[in-house]
Amino acid sequence: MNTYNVPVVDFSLEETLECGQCFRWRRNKHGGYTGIVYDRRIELSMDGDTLIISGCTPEDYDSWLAQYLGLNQDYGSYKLTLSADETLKNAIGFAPGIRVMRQELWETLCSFIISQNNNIPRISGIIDRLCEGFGRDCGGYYSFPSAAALARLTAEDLAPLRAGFRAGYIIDAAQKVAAGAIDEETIKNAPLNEARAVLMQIRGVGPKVAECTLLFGAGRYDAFPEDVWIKRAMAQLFPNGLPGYALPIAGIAQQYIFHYARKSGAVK
DNA sequence: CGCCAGGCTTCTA
DNA sequence: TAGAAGCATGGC
Repeated sequence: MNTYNVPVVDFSLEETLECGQCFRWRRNKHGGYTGIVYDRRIELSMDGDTLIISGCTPEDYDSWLAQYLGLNQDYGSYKLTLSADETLKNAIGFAPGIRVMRQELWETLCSFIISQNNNIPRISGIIDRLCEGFGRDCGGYYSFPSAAALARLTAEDLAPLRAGFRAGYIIDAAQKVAAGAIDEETIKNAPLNEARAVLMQIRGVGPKVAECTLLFGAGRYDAFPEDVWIKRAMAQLFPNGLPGYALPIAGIAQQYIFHYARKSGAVK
């Protein structure tokens, strides 16, 4: 398989792909990662500050993979802004290679519906079974099934996923998305509360799933998912909320805080 | 066995 | 309109 190199900064594969924002990347024995993006199987590894890519062309990197990995964004600038606050600076220093990804909207929505009241290994397992059972065979691996494909099914059809009560939520989401009831333009560009309200028409989508979808699947850096970890971290580290200058990129701050809260031991 | 997991819906007062 | 129970499944 052909590979090519891209110089990168402010980027770590492990910190980006294993910080809970995506569920279809697996570490291989050499420290690289394999994942499915759209209908492609991509392999990534790092050598110093060089990202080594196979599975798509340099043109593909420019047109979609860089955006997918968040590598089209200027994190030097984001970090400089956020580091004006000492606590944020510490959180960034703990995992300076995190980038907020930009995944497909439908996949992100569906994945975070599955994530509710669940743990990451089981979320990944359910998504694997969803893709293998209902996605398109791309030659030994499977794409994420389209909303239209799932909209034709019932919750009982999804029983092999063992997704529990979430199966009905997946079907409701698929039917609404396939019917065009979830307006992408509003999600991407309307004020945050309007964008959130569109997604929350779906059964099983509350504030947390909506914000994750906006942040990881729609490039809405102003979205700020609040799960149990973030609530705990905010109460302890930012009792008065984030500083105002951080709010337009609150979602980026959120990823640093989330990772810091879970992994550093500084947040009880 | 009981508790918990990147919550949400439904029921209750 | 707030607060708690119930929800499927699986790991510990």
